Amino acid sequence: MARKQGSHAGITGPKIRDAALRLFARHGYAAVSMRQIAGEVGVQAGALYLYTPDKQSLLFDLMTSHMEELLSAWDAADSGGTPCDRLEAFARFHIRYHLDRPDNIFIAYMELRNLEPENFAVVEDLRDAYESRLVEILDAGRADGSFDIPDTRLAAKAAISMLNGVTTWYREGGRLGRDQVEAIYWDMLRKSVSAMPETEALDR
Amino acid sequence: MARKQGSHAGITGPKIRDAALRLFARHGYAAVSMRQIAGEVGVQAGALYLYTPDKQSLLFDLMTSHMEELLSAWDAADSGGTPCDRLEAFARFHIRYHLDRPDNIFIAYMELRNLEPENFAVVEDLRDAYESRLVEILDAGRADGSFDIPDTRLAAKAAISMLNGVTTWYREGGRLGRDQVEAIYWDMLRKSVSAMPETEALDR
DNA sequence: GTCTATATGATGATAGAC
DNA sequence: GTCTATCATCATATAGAC
Repeated sequence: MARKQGSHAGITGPKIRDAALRLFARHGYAAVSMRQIAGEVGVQAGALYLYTPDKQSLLFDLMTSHMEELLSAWDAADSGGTPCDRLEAFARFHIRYHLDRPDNIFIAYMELRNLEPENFAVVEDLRDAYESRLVEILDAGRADGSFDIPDTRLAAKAAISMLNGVTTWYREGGRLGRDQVEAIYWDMLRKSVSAMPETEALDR
Repeated sequence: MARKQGSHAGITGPKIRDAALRLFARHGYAAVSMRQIAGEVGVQAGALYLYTPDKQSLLFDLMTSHMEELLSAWDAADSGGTPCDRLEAFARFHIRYHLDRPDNIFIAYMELRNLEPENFAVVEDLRDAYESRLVEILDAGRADGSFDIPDTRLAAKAAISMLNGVTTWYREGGRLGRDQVEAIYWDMLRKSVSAMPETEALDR
């Protein structure tokens, strides 16, 4: 019965993470002070150290939990089928997931250099794991002849770069809706890995 | 005859720019101090202010001069021909240019948020101008039927994102050489914008 | 669990000697 | 043209009151 202490017990930690995520994404890790984060949460700077040992751990935790959630979300979303089906699912999943979490991807791709070496290695491994999910799909498609890809590792990097780009310009309520953007990116990706003839006929 | 002063007159300025470029790219604008830049050049921190009014101007100058050089280099490289020829030239130019200047592109794409609003607007315009060069090529190709692109503005963004990605992983002396990388990216880009049939025959 | 107060050092930028 | 010295401010992180 007696719930311990108050209705807001245990929410300061998440609030700190949310504020740090937003501020790091907006201004960059190095440009954000612990005082700013504390100010957003509504506590004093010193109070942050009850929830995180230091600023670096805050960044590291944000990045690893993002990558772990991304990986398990994709593993849950990957429903199998042909390589082409799975590639479509991957592309649409990736775009949707990141458009819903623009701050996360901003940090995950721009704050790598602010991680201390040991932390960087951990995050790098998680990033490789995600990329490998895509490589595996591309390998399967190359094996069964649906894809024509000289180097699946490179193609995976290129595809992820292209899909990530959407978060740098997409704005809710803009010229194109989410579904349209998703469909157009998927169409470009589909064609880019597909077997198709040279376009010599068009070179006048 | 009398050359004014010494053999190193006038080179401190460029040395400061070089050091700032390298350090900003490696650690980020906010994480780099004026003392670090001065240390790299071999002068004291105070001496930097003979060459730049402040740190922000240093970043702004690096970004604008990079974008202006990029634009004029492309305009000189664009030798015309069919839209497909020009797109190939663009892709290969973009990759080569940026692999030669990894620090520049790092700054140009990651330090936008550290620009003050007025400076940001200027750099944004230069970036738009570059993107528009590509849009124009895509429009021409769509008009003559060589490309099948639902939205050329979006396709240009996607293409540039994809091509930019190369700078995040390419290392000299790695598994793939520059020419191979260039060729593979161009092939993916070529296919992604080309008219090609649905791959229904391959599903299942 | 949050506060105030503080230790300790780095920061961007300036002034003035040489 | 570069130096030393300095200003005022900010940083991360800690100690101890309540």
